[in-house]
Amino acid sequence: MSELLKLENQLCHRFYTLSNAFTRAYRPLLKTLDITYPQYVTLMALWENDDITIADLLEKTAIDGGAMSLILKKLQDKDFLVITKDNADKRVKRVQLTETGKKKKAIAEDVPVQMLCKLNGMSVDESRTLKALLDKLGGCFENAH
Amino acid sequence: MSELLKLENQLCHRFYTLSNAFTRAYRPLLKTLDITYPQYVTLMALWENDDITIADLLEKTAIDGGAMSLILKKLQDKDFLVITKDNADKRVKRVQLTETGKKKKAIAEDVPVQMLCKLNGMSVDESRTLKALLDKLGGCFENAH
DNA sequence: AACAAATACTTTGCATGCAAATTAAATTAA
DNA sequence: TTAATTTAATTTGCATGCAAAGTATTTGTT
Repeated sequence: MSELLKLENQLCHRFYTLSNAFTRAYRPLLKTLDITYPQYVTLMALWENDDITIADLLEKTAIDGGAMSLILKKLQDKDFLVITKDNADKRVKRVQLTETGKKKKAIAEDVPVQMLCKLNGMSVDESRTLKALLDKLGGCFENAH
Repeated sequence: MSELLKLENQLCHRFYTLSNAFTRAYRPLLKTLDITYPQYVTLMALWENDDITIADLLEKTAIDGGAMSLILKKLQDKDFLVITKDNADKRVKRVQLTETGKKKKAIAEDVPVQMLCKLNGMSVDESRTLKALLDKLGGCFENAH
């Protein structure tokens, strides 16, 4: 039996499983805000830096461009943000939070708190070590997009 | 600025990014076999334990049931496996590799080897530590499905 | 200035992930 | 045994992820 093909030895499958688990775990927490996980990621990026271009948003969130188009439309429909054309360069669009979108941040503050509760099995130290290893692993995939 | 809502502080976003990166990295490696990443996961499970029920496959792969139905149909169309009804319990279906499906394992052996090459930035030790932390994190989400 | 190449986005087609509804069959309960 | 419940899968509707094609604009070249 080739050990290399065993599912339990795959790093990738752990990421597959955990990424899906996170998305599922966030769903009930985001229900109050009526948004999905990728929409939440988009908003987090905007709460950090408002009025940025879609390209900036793609860079920061690592969300697919095609998907981002739809995500922004939905967030605009929900009155979280508005999309405006840049006059200097008409190819560019800028994304800006609405007053409603800005206010929602206060509600969202509670989301990471609740998520941390779910992860109370992990110590702060383990969490820090994990993040460092994940970032290192991420480095292996640079330029690969 | 609430640190808790910063994107770079999110564990979840690292998993989101890395899980997608893995899927993208596998794509060219799986092109020879003409399968997607979830299809590869399904086959890995079968190469380990052939002739198992769909429920077993769902348990082992953590793939969504609805998605699995389609994945198995596609793998059957590609002649990797066949789906048969269990006579003892007519609700149950069993999945069995075809001779072709069994032979493909030899080709697949090369996939994890190539993936490890891409991840050469990680030492064996770091990889082991990472897996342990990932498994511990996975424990936080048990029963959450 | 006119044309080619690069940019910033959007659209399209296909493959999931997920919750919820549905179907068929086996179990359990009354 | 008949009815209610549980179980195994499939189907459905919606939201991405991704590659590739298409648009509109700009920039670079000659």
